[in-house]
Amino acid sequence: MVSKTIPYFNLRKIMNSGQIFRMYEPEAGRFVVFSGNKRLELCQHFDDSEKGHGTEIGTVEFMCSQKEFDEYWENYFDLKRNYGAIVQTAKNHYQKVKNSGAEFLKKSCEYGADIRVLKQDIWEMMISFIISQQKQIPSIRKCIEALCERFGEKHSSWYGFPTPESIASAGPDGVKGLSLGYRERYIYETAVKYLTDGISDDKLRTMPADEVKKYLCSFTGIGDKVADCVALFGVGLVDSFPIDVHIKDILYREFVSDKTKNRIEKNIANDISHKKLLDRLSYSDYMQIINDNFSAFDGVKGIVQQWIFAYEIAK
DNA sequence: TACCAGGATGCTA
DNA sequence: TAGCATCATGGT
Repeated sequence: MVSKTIPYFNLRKIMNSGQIFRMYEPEAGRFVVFSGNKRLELCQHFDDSEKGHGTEIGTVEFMCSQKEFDEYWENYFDLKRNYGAIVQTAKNHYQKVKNSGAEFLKKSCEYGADIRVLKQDIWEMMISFIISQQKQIPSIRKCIEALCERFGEKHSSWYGFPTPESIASAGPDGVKGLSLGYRERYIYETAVKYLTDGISDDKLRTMPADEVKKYLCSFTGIGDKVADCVALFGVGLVDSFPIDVHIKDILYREFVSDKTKNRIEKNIANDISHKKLLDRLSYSDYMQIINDNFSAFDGVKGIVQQWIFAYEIAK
């Protein structure tokens, strides 16, 4: 067992932040995390009086050897990064900038500053976020567990994440019956291409960010959003900023001025639903809003993205 | 019943 | 290159 005192680290918020689908809290304060073919138990207990302020420091117990901690889990939980410095950047930012977006950012930081952005298995992120498209998070978890039960290596009481070999060798019909819908083809073809390319995680982690994203988008079933999730939660490219329906809603609602909103809404039919209005804006429109409002966080914008995403789905 | 979900693809103009 | 229909499935 490895016991650590870690600032900016809250397992329950990490579990509920939408970046990991195979993490559970079987009893209060005891967590189980799965990654690839690994499983880890952790314990973390907080004094509720401090709940939600993001800076409380508690003791975390990792139920693994020092060697396993050093070689995998420390990096997995991004424990070497100074999150306090990012929080300080945020504080400086919203003291200087006074608008709706800065106010939202302040609340997001207060909620999410103790969420670490995990560095998970890249292949697992590719398949998990291919499955995630047009699904709600509980449904995503179910599909992934079903996939693990069918193709993953069986351990005493749990299953590892399927290898690309196990999915590819089962053929194009091997993934049927798991409620994956039209994603079945994406998953099978991604497994085949992943094996054919034979590209290692280590190589992906040394490639420039734009090349990584371009490569990820060359898989059938991976577009801008999924590629950004894989880059952020798997490759460790923490400047990536996935734009999903929640982020679109936040960016438009909190970071676009009323004047610009009026101009946009005047140019679009006024009987259109809010969701369709958000879809009328292009990917580069949203990138522009991000560049205009998050430049203070250049290099770590993805961590701030997690704050606002987690805050939005939790509030 | 109609609409939505941590979207991507393929066709059309 | 932009706009649009379509793609399964489960949940509300």
